[in-house]
Amino acid sequence: MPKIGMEPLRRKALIDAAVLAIGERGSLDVTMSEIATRAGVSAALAHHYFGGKNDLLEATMRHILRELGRDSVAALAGVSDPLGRVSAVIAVNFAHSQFRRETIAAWLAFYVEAQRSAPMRRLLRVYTRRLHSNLMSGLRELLPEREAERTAEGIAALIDGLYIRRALVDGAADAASAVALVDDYLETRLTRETART
Amino acid sequence: MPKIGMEPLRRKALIDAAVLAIGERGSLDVTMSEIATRAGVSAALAHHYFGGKNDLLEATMRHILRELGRDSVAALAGVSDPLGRVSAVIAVNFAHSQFRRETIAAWLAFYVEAQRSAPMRRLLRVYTRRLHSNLMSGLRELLPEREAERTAEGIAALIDGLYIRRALVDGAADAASAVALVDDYLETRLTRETART
DNA sequence: TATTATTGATTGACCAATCAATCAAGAAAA
DNA sequence: TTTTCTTGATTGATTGGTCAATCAATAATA
Repeated sequence: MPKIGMEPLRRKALIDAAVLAIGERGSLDVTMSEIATRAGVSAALAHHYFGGKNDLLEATMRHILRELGRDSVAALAGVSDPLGRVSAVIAVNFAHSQFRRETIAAWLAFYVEAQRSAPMRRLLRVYTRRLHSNLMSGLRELLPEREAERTAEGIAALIDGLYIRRALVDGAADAASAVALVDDYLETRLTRETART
Repeated sequence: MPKIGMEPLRRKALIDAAVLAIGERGSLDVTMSEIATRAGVSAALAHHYFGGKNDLLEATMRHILRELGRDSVAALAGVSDPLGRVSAVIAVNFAHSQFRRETIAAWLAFYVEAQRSAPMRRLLRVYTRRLHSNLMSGLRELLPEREAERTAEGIAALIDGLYIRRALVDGAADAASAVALVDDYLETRLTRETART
């Protein structure tokens, strides 16, 4: 059976299985057996490739973040006008893929882990910085530095808050209205600034 | 040892102990023994009074929500001018008590549970509605209905988003700057509206 | 080519630890 | 005595992790 280079295949299968399991349980409270069985291998093999449960879960989180990163660069590619860039960033964070059960579960579990796990907190900071940077790439050309920073902070918070509310409280995730609200916020900040001159 | 009416005392002690344990673990992943020991009783007694682990945790969440409710009415009491009411609501949600380790842990665990537990989701909706209602109590007199609703939604999302960011990402929870940002949002919405007439 | 290491891949069986829940029985109060 | 209160002991189930052993393919050797 052992062909060549099983490792990358198995790692991917295990991470995919972990994402599925997390999405189903709604938290990181999943067993190695469940993940391994889902990936079609034994629990022992999961340990063999990842060392321990924590390492597997950490790799899984990293994988999810990487996906969001890919989506972000894709959304920004080719959009050169500043306002379009900001809108693109907002849209990506409310994209369909972000409202899958697994993604929501992973994000919430992510927050929980970040409280006590330094590596997870580092990962969370990566997301934060990237979002900020992406927003600033457009805002910098629309507002003075100080004002741009503040607007980026507001938009980022608005995104996080609306995401949780749409994902948990409101029924069907109404991404459109969320995007509209954030866009409205952006527009207001812009008009206020130009009116000030 | 058994005096009269031990039940309310034990319930309170157990809930308090649960809050502490949750705050320490950072999640609902706490054992009945740990909670019971902390409360100075046996694990069996915790089962006797609450039935099961789930019931105890649910009661604990309800208790935390009730605390925030009390703080809110206290903050609103006596404040009659509309703008002051809105500001008061904003301030309460960033009050010192909300940034205690236990409170943060409870809220995040709350979100996680709300994904799969209908009772928890109901509790979350209680919080949402109350916040909305409290905000509207001031906004209604400052803006036309539609605009007030929208502003309340924005403020609420901003509060939730900033709360998580201040609690998890940024270092020391900088409540002051968060309040300033939300207040700024409110002010902008108001001036925009009056300028429109 | 045939034979013999060598290595990566994989697993079943097992272990020690942990936990929620139950229960029978003891201690104290009414 | 009856009721309320309380616990220690126990159980049944689960879990993360370890380990020795197997299997398949490849490389080396004769």
